Amino acid sequence: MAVTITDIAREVGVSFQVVSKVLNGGKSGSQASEKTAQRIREAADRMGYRVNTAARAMSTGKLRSVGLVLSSEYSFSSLVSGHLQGLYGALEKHNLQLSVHVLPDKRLVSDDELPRLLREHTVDGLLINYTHRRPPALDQLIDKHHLPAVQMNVKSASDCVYPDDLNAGVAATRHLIDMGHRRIGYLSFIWGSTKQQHHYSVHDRCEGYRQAMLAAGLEPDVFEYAQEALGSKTVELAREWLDRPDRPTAIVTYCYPHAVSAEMAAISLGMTLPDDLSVVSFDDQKGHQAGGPTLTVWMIPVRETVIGAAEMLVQRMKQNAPCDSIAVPFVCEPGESCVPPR
Amino acid sequence: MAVTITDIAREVGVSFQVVSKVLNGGKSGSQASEKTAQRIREAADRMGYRVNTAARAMSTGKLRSVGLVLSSEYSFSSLVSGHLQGLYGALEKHNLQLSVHVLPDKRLVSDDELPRLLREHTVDGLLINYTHRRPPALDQLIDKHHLPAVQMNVKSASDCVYPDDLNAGVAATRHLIDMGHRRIGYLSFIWGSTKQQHHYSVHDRCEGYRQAMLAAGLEPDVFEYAQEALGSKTVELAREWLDRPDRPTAIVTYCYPHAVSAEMAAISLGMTLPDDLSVVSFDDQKGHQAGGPTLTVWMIPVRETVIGAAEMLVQRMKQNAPCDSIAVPFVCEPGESCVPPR
DNA sequence: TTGAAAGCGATACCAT
DNA sequence: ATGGTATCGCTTTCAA
Repeated sequence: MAVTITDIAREVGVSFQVVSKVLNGGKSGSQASEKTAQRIREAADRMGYRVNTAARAMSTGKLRSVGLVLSSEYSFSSLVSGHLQGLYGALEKHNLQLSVHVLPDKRLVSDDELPRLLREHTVDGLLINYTHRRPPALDQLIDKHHLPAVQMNVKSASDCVYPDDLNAGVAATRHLIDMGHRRIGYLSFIWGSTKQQHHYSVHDRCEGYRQAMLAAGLEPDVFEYAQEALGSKTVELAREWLDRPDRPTAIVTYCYPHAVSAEMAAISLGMTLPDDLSVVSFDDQKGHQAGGPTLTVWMIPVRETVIGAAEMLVQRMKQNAPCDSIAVPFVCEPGESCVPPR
Repeated sequence: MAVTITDIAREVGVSFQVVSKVLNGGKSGSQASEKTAQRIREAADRMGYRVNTAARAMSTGKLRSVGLVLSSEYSFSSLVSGHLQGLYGALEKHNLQLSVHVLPDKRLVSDDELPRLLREHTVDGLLINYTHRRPPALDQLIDKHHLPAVQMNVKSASDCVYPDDLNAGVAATRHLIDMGHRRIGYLSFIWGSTKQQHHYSVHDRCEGYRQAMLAAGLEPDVFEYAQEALGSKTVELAREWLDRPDRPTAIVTYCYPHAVSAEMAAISLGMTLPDDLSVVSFDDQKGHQAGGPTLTVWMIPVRETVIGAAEMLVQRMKQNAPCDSIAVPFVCEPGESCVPPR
């Protein structure tokens, strides 16, 4: 049914090899006489020829396709899927297709009904977006078949691209210091108890805060509350933390909801925002408000991370050696939640 | 490098054909002795065999892959990408891969640098998400190559799956009628001027409203304001519409932002919500508020539309005949913005 | 510049 | 139950 190079060859009256070279032989030197090439291109166009990627893949050994592996549970996945356009564009430059695979954790246990991605050879490389409970079958696949893979939003020494939460923590804190604040707190509510299973950002944002404080000769004032279920107790907890004479004049919070809790606590203590309490945080959106002033946030560079991962994967697919990981910088999105201390 | 059925055949001491049947020949009747099959499966597992999809595709003529075509400009695309998981699941049942293609309009003009999707034969079918300015090259592709394709969120007679805006309009209006309202208005601000280029929902929601009103023997009261740039004049316009003695006691609005405008206008007229004005609308999110009560909305069935399109495409790929289009029903998400008239 | 031939890894038909 | 042979569409190498 579909038009093949043989069809075109017959039509034009040359061998199919010549057609192949003219239409798909990307090499610079034109391999056929310009006249022949013209006729071949014309015929191909008229007959509606499209390369059969399967056949080409068999010859070349390259599928020219990479898989995007999303977790069905972790929320960064939805962030990534919001940036398909950027990802598609980055891959398209290298003539790579993008196939999406949303792997539910449970499916990977029973060896019987593995998803096709693991069962068949369908991609040349993998962009992985699993931070928690990464399916072991994935690792096996990568090891066993030497499948090039790059992880997004995971912090290891090699083959990772991740938001630079450490320096974002430093920058956010320094911003407050530069404004003149001295008593600066760090607020974070953490789901779950074991430190181990947390996303690296939980540690890094706080660590960045610590480093900035110590570098400025200031004393860190960290309120990290970990509990299985926090519910709506966060405001109450924040209130207890803030209810003292030497309370901070400014705080860094792990994320936007924590900033909201702190602001509500502050208001309930009779404080005025932002005069009595400056607040900064980290988020993937700007313009957040919580009844108080627009929040100053450092933006999680999701798009840059995703595209950076795509580019690293392209490189990984050329050279067979691991790539050094890349930390992608945050950018500050100023709001009105920060003012110098009184 | 990769393990092939020939490798396994050599290892086990049988011909590669037997291996092919045992590993990939899905037919029910076991084609080989159970003992041989066991040894083959064991070897395949141990050696890490994965089918080469390119080779299989060449033999079978089927890529087992469908393309999701997203517009880089129209916003329904981002809704769709939020439902990749559902789409992936629906396709996986039929052993189909999902490749994503975000086509920017301008790229499709120059014939030279066509995206791979159009230049090469890489998918068995297409899920199309273009409501405006659908690239002509796409249609040519579909016609010329008889590529099965289903459109999402477009209302034509065949091969479409779309949210049932007409009946949603009816349902929303009837909801107000059933509550006892008699003077019910319809509010819609429309970007752009020409009726032609609007999404079908602009017409259908209003038409549904009309039908419900007429069926109940009530007089439609439609305020449709079309203008190139509306800016923040919407509140003012809504206010003018509502500022009269016989104003509606309830309104249906085209979308959430229009409901907000109406509510703000109502408040500025000294009205109380929802007592003086019940409001219903349509949205893809629930729980929306606009300073007033939580909005009662009919939810755009994005997920169901996307999955329905996937299933229609599967069918389309079997039989070569067009499928009757499917209108997917909205579901009501009750808020507190509707009360019986005073 | 052109073409003949081999090979990629699977499927399928048809003997044995 | 097993295996021989042909075939899919293309790339690649090598010879003419």
